Amino acid sequence: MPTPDARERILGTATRLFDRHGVHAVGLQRIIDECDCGKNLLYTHFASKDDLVVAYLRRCAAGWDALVAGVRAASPSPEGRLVELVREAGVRATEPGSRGCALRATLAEFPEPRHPAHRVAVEYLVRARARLRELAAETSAADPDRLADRIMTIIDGLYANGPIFGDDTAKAAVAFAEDVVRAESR
Amino acid sequence: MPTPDARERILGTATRLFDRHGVHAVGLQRIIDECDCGKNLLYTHFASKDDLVVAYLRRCAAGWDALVAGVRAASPSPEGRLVELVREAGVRATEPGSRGCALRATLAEFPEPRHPAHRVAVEYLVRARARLRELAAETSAADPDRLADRIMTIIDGLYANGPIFGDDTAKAAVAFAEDVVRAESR
DNA sequence: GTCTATACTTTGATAGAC
DNA sequence: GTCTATCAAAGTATAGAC
Repeated sequence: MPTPDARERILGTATRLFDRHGVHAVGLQRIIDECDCGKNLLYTHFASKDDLVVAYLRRCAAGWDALVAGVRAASPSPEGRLVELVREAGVRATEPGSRGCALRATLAEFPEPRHPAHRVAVEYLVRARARLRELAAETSAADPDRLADRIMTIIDGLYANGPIFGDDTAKAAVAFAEDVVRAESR
Repeated sequence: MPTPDARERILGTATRLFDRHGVHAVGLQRIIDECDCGKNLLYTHFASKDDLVVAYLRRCAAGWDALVAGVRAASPSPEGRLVELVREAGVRATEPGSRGCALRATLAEFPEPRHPAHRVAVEYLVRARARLRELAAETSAADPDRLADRIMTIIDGLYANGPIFGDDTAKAAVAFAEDVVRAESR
């Protein structure tokens, strides 16, 4: 019976490499090399590369959920939480070597709608929007869904442009989010 | 000397396939098959697949420039042009089988900064922002660059979410753009 | 008995030769 | 325009280390 520890180590290495270089650019051999594990071990934990990619996407989605939960715990004001989320997204989007949102990047790498990686990425993006709408429902906004969708648009734009245009994009996105929250709150 | 007609035919076929399935998923053989051209012909016009991808990106960028020029000619109001651009982006983003913005999708497929496809995509995205800022400079906005960047954010969010959430996203983006233009114009 | 290391097979890609 | 070289990838099997 294989140790669950190894699974985490493999998935951690895969996550790091996929995040930096993309899924297609990283072969299983490279993961095996950098992980110091045998090929058999990887294939006992993940039946195929697709399986590994799906696990990677689940981990990314869990990271987003954890971020939302953290913001919810740390920030008392419902309106402030939305802005804080944009700020946190900005930090991630402008890190050196960032490729933006991992879910969206993987979606672009697997355009076929029936591919497991594509389906899982879409599934988690739908869930991310639902999470945002939950947050927005706690504000005093007249149309919380609209507020949530606009914040999501800002985050997506940030993930798209942050890696290209840098820190200014992140600051501008936070200001944009503040203006939107203000406008929608009355 | 190769006929320029053939080059267009090859590039047209490549554009169609790359747009639908992504660059990595389309082999040169498939382009050759659907184009009814020999392998030699393709290699006389494009030295490598990378060359073909770069030409594809240039064509996408030219399409965007043409769209901006068309909106400029058709719509007299500088403010209205920005909204119209969002509307046109929405049409493209929600077409069946759309993968969003081709430049961004290709960027995700080629994450290495030194890769020609990556460099060209970034180059054209920088230019796209500059074009938007030119349009915004003609409005009465207090801070035209800020208005332009916010419209770009909305367009990017639309390209990201339109393929997933469909028509409603496009309508919401237009309304969002109208609100932003109104807010920035005073 | 679980893990490492490696050799092998198959497949599909770019690229070039004829 | 077909045919071939080369290479890298996924996946499988096998041999051996602790």
